[in-house]
Amino acid sequence: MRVSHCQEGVTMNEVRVRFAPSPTGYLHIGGARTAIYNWLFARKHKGTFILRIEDTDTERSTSESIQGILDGLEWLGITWDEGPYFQSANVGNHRDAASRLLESGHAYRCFCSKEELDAKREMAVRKKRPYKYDRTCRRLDPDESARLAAEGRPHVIRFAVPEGPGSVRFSDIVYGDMERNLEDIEDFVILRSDGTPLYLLSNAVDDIHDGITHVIRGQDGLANTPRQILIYEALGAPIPRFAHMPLTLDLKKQKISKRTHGEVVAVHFYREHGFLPWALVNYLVLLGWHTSDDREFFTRDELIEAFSLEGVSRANSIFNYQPGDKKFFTDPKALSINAHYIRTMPVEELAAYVREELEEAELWNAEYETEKREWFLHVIDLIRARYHTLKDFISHGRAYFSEHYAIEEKALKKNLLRHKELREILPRLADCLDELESWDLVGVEQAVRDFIDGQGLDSGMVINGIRAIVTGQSVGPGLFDCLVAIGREQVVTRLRKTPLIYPPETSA
RNA sequence: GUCCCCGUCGUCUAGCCCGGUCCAGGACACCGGCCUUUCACGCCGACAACACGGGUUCAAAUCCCGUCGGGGACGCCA
Repeated sequence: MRVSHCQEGVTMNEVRVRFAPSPTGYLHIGGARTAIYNWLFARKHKGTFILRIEDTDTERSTSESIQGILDGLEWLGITWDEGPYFQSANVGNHRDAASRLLESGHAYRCFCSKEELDAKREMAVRKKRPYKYDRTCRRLDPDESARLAAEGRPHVIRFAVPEGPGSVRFSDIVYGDMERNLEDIEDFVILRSDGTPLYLLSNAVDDIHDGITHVIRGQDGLANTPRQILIYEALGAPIPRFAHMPLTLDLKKQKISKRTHGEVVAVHFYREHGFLPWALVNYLVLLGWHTSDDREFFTRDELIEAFSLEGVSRANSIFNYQPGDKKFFTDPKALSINAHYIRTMPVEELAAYVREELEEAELWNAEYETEKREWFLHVIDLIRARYHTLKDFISHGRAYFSEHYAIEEKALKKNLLRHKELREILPRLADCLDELESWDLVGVEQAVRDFIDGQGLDSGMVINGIRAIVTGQSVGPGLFDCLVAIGREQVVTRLRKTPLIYPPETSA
């Protein structure tokens, strides 16, 4: 529950923020949201957004992942001003920092073996006592410590957490005043025995190096913050402001991950399923953040203007995705936002996305950019209202762009097969339309209605039958609009082929 | 287990700091209606929540305490 807000405290001249993913997989929606928040904060305060790849976990980091993250951000339109920097390039800095801490007495060598520590930890767990390193090596005489090191005895470097009472305090922009007792913090390792730095150290050193003023990251970093503040202090560096973002969980309140959720949590999945990048950004930004005026749709500039870290919720939010849902392949809200943009954005803009889909499906016609441009825009505008994703243009909307379209099962059964007489009627209507003087809305509608009335036919049956055979769908825009858009030649041809869809044995 | 965080409709959330205007508002989803010889859009309407228990108060979603529930952090991972 929100009790108090604190000031964002933007007092430094320049805001510098960063998104620092570790490249151990594709960009997922949780990471993307963190990136978006950082990006918005930077843009809002005319600051600098830095991309830093934390690739020091060489076991798991891959170049495919790095590329995937870059592609994902680019697709979303999240542009960075500096980087990508690579943490692995700064290992020297991290070691230097560890040496400085050692020299200044803020850190010490620890010769305890992993086995010894594991045993102590296990013992503590068994006794149900909280485990904390017992500081054995902290009490080692400095000369003795140096001697052992010179001898080549393997050791790690531990940070010497100040002893005695006292606490580390900081004010998180989202979570408010935080305090952690020093006695609850163990002397954590900052450098491995092989001389490589650990995350807590390298992350802080890099942030200092990059001049980060605001650390905006997931809430899982909240518990790390006191230890990192200790590092900043020991290094004599200014402490940045921290803002932790609530996590995104699934319906079972589990943290979302590739392992358990698969592709739906990957940014590229949305790209491949017909999402407009901005719609995804809009959905993601609303997952844990809201304006107080209930606005839900924003242009880029409006979002930047409206965004504030203070509107970020403290409660974890849930990605409302039901595996196996027949109707919604992802969070319904995400789909509705996507549909909203599809039907409301400027047609010219939408056209560029539709073009990509058509190209991919090999349905693109270069004339759609030239002499058929008007027609193309008109068709998109005509059919977009009922579409939820860009893919709908090449599935439900296929008949507008190709002669090779399937007749949807429902349309086939209900609107065609059930009425055998259409087999004879529709080709006759084709002849009638073929002779029409002009091919426009009024003329076509008049011709069809005259045809129906003249033969005393059921208009619903005929109209639905035409729709089914000509568009392959049982639903769609007003029929006459469809016919005019599809064109006389195609309509006539399609109507004449009606008999082909009836099984031969039913022929009279 | 220890430390920390969180808890308003199914979901995202407004309201909470500065108690009354909240028998709790919006959006998505769901259901019904209007529109449409289709479906969608649009419009109208319905359903639906202050985790629980104690206090404080004339009055509590809002303040205090406790309980329960959920999450995170406790590595020579990042």
